[in-house]
Amino acid sequence: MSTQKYDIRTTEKKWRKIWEDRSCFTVTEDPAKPKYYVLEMFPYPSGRIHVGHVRNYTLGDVVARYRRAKGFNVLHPMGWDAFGLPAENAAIERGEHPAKWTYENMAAMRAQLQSMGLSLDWSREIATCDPSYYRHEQKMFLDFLKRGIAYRKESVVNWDPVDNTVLANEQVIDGKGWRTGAPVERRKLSQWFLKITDYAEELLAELKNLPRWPEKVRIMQENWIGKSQGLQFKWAIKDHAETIEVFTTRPNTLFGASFLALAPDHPLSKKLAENKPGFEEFIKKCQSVGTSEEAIAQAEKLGFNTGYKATHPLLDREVPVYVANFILMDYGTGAIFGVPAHDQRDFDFAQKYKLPVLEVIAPPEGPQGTLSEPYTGPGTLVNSQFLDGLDSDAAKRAVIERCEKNGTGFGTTQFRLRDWGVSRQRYWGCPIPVIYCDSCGVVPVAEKDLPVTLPEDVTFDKPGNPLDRHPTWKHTTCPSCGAKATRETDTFDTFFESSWYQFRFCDPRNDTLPIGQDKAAYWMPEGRGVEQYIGGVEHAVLHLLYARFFTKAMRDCGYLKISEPFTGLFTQGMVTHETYQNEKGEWVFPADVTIENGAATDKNGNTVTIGPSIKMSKSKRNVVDPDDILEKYGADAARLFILSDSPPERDLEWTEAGIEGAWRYINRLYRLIAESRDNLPAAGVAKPTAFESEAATLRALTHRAIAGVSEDIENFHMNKAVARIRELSNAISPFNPQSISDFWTLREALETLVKLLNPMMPHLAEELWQMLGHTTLLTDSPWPETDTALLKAETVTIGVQVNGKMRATITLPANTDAKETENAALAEPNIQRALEGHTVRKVIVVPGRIVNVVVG
RNA sequence: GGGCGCGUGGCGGAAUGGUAGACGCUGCGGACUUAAAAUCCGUUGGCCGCAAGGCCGUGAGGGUUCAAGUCCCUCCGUGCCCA
Repeated sequence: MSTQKYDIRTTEKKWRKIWEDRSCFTVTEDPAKPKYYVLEMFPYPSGRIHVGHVRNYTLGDVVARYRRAKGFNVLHPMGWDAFGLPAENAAIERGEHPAKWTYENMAAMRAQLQSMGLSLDWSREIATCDPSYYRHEQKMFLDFLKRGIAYRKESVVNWDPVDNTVLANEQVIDGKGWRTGAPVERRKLSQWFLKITDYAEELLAELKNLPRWPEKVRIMQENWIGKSQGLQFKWAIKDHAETIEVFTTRPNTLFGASFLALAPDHPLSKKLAENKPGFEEFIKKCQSVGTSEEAIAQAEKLGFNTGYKATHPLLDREVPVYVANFILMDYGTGAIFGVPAHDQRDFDFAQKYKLPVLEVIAPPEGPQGTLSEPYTGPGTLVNSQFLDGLDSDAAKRAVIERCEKNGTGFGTTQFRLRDWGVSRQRYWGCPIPVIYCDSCGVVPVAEKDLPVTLPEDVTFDKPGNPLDRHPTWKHTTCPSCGAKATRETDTFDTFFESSWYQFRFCDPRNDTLPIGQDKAAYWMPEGRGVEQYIGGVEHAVLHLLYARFFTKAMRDCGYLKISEPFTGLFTQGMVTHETYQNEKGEWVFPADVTIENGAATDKNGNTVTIGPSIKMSKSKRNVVDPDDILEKYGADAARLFILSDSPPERDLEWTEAGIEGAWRYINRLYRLIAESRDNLPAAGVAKPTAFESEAATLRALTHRAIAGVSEDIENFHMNKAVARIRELSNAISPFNPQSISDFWTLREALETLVKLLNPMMPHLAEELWQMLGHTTLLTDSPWPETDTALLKAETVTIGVQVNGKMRATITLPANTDAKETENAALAEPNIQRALEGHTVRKVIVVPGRIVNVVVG
């Protein structure tokens, strides 16, 4: 009998080598098998994987290995989201070239990922910073240009004056650049945009076709797209020839209007206010605020009175025209009418500039007269002439109808979604393939000249874009007239690369196309994209919306037949850890903390206070290094712990005790197999015809485990799957085989256990499989079949209640009918006693479930 | 402020409206050991009881139901997203 200890390091390494040598996870199109595409969000090559990655890739690997065992042809690839700012920061800080830094990081992280034992097809590895990757997106961009999906326009952007770059709205936090902390400025810049707004309707409508997406992600996208019905209508300006085009989603509040407000960069703003004193100063002030809705909402509401008055045929009075900092040129028409009584911003504005607050919507409890705060809910119209008495919705329709009749406006649809600005003033990104010619204007780079590659000889000693100040790179000739011309020196937003990588994995070495038609037909047939995409919820809006849009744009350019890239989506929770602070208030790494009897000390023996478990972050130092974990406990223990405690969609609290527990269980499993394998019948011996009762019980449990674990994995209830596996092993341990059929039963249970373990702990499972006498790889073995006849229990124990209170349990044959169940329940001694002195009014019997005796 | 979600033992968490607390962590008791570690066995929601058993218990309050952690309403706390 073998009692040697499980040698994690040697064993895990051994099996990884065998899988690699036999190319177990290399996959090609196989029409004979159904395809299954499992994809985890690819990492940015920062240099080290973190526990969040470990969780993400473990979840994906469970799905991939499970589906593989179930007979699917599984595509499970990995690559690198390799362009981005950190590489340039490293270049600035350490003088290392972004490419060198990135490729070194990729090598380090590849080794880390490989030590996790993931069933990845590494032959399909891609790096988005490689010209063989980004050449295709340059070509696609040219296609987008032709189709009008890409265009250039001047727009106001968030400008980070320290990084010298444009920031996306989400990169602006509290009006400051997310990295530099510098106050963001508004600047006007010529930028490249993708017309995602052309797809707004489709992006919204197709959310309904994504039932395997989390509801909350669909809602977030719906809110982000922000479809609203409204009225666009003209206001006349008194003593001025032009009209002001105004959009509103609440035309019903028209009679509450007390001012008109224009965006600072509205063309009319300048015309109406240009020579007025203080206007220039006001515009400057506006530019010091970012462009996000949040920044604008938080900023103080500022207005500039143009002195003009505006009128509308339906309104019997004039209202002043302001220029206001909270109006966006990009949304609607860049002009609004303000209704202080029913909108918070308008109310704040009116308070500040002493404008009237006119109530036009009465809440259910009736008109308020004077308002101390705006009422934004629905209600009944008052003080509104022909609208009086109508409800909010009816009034909306009535105003739109009137304006359409008198020719001043029309009902229209607006989206909150804005076009996607893709220009970044950065070196480490994909060059935008266009050329500027003095005589021809903007000219696309000729397709034969693609890819436009980045120059390697760049310096980062000065702020700004190295491409822009490179001595030769940007100088070229115009493809159209041959004259001297300059290249675009902006590069793409890195969301560009991650918007189509899911397709590239299907055909990663194709030189002529992003994805060949044949590969697309197999891996991405119409209506079936990535079966299971897994990643953090932080990408719920941007990445996932861009990828959906890109898919549709690629479809329209003839690259694909598919409309939605991700058929199934799962968003995992964060990984948290306790926080530790020393007496000076400095954060201490968990690795440097020792906890004994609830008291924590650092490595110098100083007392440390234990704080709440929060998301792991470098700044709080509450991080654990996956390398340390893998080295100490092995990949399987890390994987098991990650899967066992918390449901995957919730936050996972990383604890030393948890990983220790996982490690102990692995050793227990190893011992269980090592100690019970000696007298087993050979693998594959025919099933006996009869079983003793204890064996029958174990068999029932074994087959319930197969059914349960399968169902749990398919529903992402990995923690429940682990619990079921533990139940099975807990039942095997005390089983004491006596007969040949008992030993057969034991083998069946052990083999099933090992097969169920496989997706979660593949190294251990493979080792145990071999110990059970197999010479084939478990990795190539099919998932066990459930004998459904064994799922039905022979007896059931059900509860018996009296007036809804549990009083006893009775055990009966499984198919006992209602009458017999009732008789047995009423005969039970505890029930008899509980019924003493009471009259039975009614007996509720749900056979196999419950009996409830109702007494008076 | 709006939208979505969550609230169950000391802790992570189970529970098609039908035996609340599966599975695990921790704790406690025991075995093995010269001792410790490891391992194994038992126990572990609270209160009362020698026991049989009883009472209480899923954030708070109300409701629907024979039956509510689960469904409905109000409130409190908390998290995420949008503002």
